[in-house]
Amino acid sequence: MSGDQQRADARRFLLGHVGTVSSDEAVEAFAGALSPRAHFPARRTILRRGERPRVATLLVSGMACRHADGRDGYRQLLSLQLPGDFLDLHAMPLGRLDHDVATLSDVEVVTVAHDALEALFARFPDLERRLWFSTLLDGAMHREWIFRIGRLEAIGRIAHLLCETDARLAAVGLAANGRFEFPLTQQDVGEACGLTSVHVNRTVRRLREGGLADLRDREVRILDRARLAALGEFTGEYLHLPPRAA
Amino acid sequence: MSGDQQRADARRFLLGHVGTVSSDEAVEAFAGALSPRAHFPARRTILRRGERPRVATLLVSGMACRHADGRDGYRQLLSLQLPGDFLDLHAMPLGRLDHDVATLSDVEVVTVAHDALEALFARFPDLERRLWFSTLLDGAMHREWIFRIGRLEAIGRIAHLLCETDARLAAVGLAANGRFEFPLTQQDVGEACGLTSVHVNRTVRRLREGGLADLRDREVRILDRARLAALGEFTGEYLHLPPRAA
DNA sequence: CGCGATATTGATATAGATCAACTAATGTGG
DNA sequence: CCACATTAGTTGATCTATATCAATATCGCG
Repeated sequence: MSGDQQRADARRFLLGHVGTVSSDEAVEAFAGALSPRAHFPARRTILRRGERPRVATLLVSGMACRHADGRDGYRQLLSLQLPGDFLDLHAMPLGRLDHDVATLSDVEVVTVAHDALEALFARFPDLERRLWFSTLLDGAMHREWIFRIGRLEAIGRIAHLLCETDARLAAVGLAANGRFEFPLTQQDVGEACGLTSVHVNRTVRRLREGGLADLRDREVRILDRARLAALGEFTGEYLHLPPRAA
Repeated sequence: MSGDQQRADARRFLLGHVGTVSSDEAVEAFAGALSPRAHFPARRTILRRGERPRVATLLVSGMACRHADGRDGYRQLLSLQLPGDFLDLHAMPLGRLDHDVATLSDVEVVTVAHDALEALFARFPDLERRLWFSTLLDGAMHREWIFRIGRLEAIGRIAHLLCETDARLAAVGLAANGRFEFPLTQQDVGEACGLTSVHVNRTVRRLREGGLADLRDREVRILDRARLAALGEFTGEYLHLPPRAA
C-alpha cells in the first residue's frame, strides 16, 4: 500500500520534471527514503524563514507558495509550488531558508531526510545532478517572474502567470485542454503579480471579456492560448519541459 | 605567471562566496582547469539565449548582467554579475541558456570546460555541492529581486539594489566604506528595477538630497547605510555572507 | 440566520510613464 | 583643433495605469 504510494510519489518527482527515466533501482531507493504522506490544511505557513530544515519536503498534491513579507505586512509571492515540486530543497545546500512557505489549498507532502539524500547521492551520483537541476528550474522561473513583474503591465502579468501554471500543471497531468484547478484568490494573484486585488479583479474581467481566459470559482479555463501567451510574452522554453502533448 | 593568476582566480571564486576553505589540492586542481583570462569590452552581449555552452564562464573583473528582452525591445535585467560570479553555470545542468548575458563594463573572464568540471567532481565531491550552492545564491537573489520589484516603490527599489551591490562587492573586497565603482547608467538601473530612466534620475536625486546615497560618475557612495537599508527593506541574510567586517 | 471571506463596483488620488527639450561630456574624423 | 555626432543626464509638462478608499454583493459555513 504505502510502498506503492511512495513509489508513485517518487516517480512523479523523478519523471515529472526531467523526462529521462531513472533506473528502477534508483526510483526504488528514492521511494524507500520517503516518509509517509502528511497533510496540511489550506492557508497555513508550513516552513518559516530562518529555519534549518533537516529534511526536504516534496509536494504531492495541492498548491503552495513561497513568499516574502514586506514591512507593511503585505506579502510577495515568490513562486507557486505544484505537485512534484520540492518546497525547500535549496535549503539543503544553502543551510537556511530565506523565505516562508505557505499552503494555498489543502496539500499532501512527503519528506526525505537530507542524510538519506546524501546516502542516495553516493549510490546514484546522477540523482544529485537531478536535484540540482530541479532547483535550477526554480531559478529559471524566478527569472521569468522578474521579467513579468518588471516589464509587463497588469493584464500581461496575469496572462503570463496563467500560461506558466497551465504548462506546469499539464506536465504533471493536472491540466487538460487549458483547464485546471487554481486555488488562488484574486488577492493571491495580486501578491504574485505585484498588483492589488481590486486591479486583479478588473483585469481578470478583461481577460474573460476578451475571450482569453476565464478565472473563477478556483478554476481556470484558457480560452485562447495563443493570444494569452502573446499578451504575457510567454514561451515555455525556460521550463525545460518535453513538448506539449495537446 | 599565468599559473599564479589562475590560482588567484580560483581562490576568488572558491573562497569569495562560501567562507569555508577548500583543500589546497582542490584549489590547485580547479585552478589548473581554468582557461587564460579573456577580455570583453563594455556593453557587449557575450552569451545568448538558446546557446548550449560547453564551458562555464567565471567573471574575474568588471560587471555583467543577465537580461531578458521584451517584445517592445525593452530589456529587464535579471541579475548583476560581479567578480567571482559564474555567468552561466546553471547552463551546465540545464543544458540551454534561457537568457542573454551582457557586459556592463570592460570585463575579464576565465572559463572551465564542463568536462573538466565533471572530472573535478569525481575527484572532489564537495566541489559539486559548492557549485550547486553558488547557483542557489543566484536563486536567492532572484527571489529578492522579485520582492524588490513587486513590493517596493521606486526609491526603495534603488535603495535595495545599492545595498545588495554594496554587500556583495564588500564580500569580494571591491567596496570599502560604502564606496564602489558602479558602471550602470541610469537607464540600466531602470532596467534592473522596472523603472524608466527619467524616474531613476529623479529618484537618485532624492537619495542624494536625502543624504542616503550618492550615485554619480559611475560610482556609488552610501551615505547612511542604516536608513538606506530600511528604505529598501534590505537585510543581507539571503546572501549567506560572513558578517560584514566594517 | 448571520458572520467572515471573497468578489465586485464606483469615485478619486498618485506614482511613475511618456513626450519633448536642452545640457554636458566624450569622441571622431577632416 | 574645430565641427559635429553620440551618449548620458537633467528638467518640465502632461498623461495614465494602477492604487486607494469605500460601499455593496455573494456565498459557503457554523
